[in-house]
Amino acid sequence: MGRAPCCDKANVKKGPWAPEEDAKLKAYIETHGTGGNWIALPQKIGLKRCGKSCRLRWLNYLRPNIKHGGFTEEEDNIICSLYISIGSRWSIIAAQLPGRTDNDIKNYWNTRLKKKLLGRRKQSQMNNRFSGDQKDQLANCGEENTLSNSALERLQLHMQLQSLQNPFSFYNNPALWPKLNPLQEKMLQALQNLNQSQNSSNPSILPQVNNISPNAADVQQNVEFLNQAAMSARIQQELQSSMSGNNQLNSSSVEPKTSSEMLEPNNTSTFTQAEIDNFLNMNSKTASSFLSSENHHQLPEFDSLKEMDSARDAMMWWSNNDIDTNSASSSSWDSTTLMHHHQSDQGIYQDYAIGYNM
DNA sequence: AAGACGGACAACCGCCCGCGA
DNA sequence: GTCGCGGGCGGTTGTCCGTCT
Repeated sequence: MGRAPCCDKANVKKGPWAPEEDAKLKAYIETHGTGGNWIALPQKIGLKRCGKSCRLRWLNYLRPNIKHGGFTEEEDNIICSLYISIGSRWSIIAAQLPGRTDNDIKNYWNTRLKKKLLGRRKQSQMNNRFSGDQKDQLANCGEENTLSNSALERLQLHMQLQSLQNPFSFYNNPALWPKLNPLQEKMLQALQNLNQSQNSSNPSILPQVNNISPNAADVQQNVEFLNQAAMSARIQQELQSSMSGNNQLNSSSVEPKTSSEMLEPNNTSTFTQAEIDNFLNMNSKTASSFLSSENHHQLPEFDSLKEMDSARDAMMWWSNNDIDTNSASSSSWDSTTLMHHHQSDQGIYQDYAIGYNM
């Protein structure tokens, strides 16, 4: 059974909005508001438009204080950083850029920013890796490389950007921070302490956690959330270690059993696929649980924590597109596979580091 | 000069989710 | 518990316009 359409498709106008339509919509919303019902709105004001179309027009174009075009370098960097962290969550990214709409940012990313990054990488790659003859040969490679190059390009972009900033880089870069209230500051502090504790001999995170919320029920929730954040960081660390080629990780799978084991710096274990799946599933639940908890109304600008979801997307993409099918039969998702891939592509990643300074 | 092409942006589509009946 | 509805979102398509051949 298909879903009923939101409006009578035959009787609604589509395509570009006329100035009169804009004027009608704007005038009505400015005086009456949306009335909480976009679907009914066009009938009220005599517009032959779908309610959703009206909503989009208002949000993306007519709303006051909307900026179009003219993205600054700072905005570019914020978009890139957030894209790294949370992927294509355009509405969340837009929330960090006052006056920008998700649609605008999405278009800007797809048409310019992405090309800007990839273009620089390609240029740099060509200059650094190949002689003139080799360049000619590459240029003549033609169609058969198109698909793999496209997939590789996505991987390169994703991994290079991730290698520049770990999942918590947003919190480590004050220039990118939204204004925070005291509770949010505490949360950030806890996350930073958490990262530090990974690299020190003291794995305990409870004192910081207790600072976050005095509520006992919330503490437990915070502990779970932060432990998962810690594991996220460790996974990231392993990815980065393997990218750097300096990792000493062994390929045997030693599962961290407790939060403190997960945080133990000497634990050089790798993660099984099942473990990662489980972790990523937990992330979604715990992050959203955390965000929907009592804390959430106090953390209106902390939506970026939903980014924990993106780790799953990234992993799914990895497992689907990058980890080759030869290793797919293995239940162990160890870093030696990554090592193999990254060693062969390391030059490309270095190129990215050069090209990313925007 | 005119058609082809590509980039930029606006708008649409369809899915998902939350909420209320 | 389920169903239907509206809102929100991300991906895709359509349209316009400038540039190239």
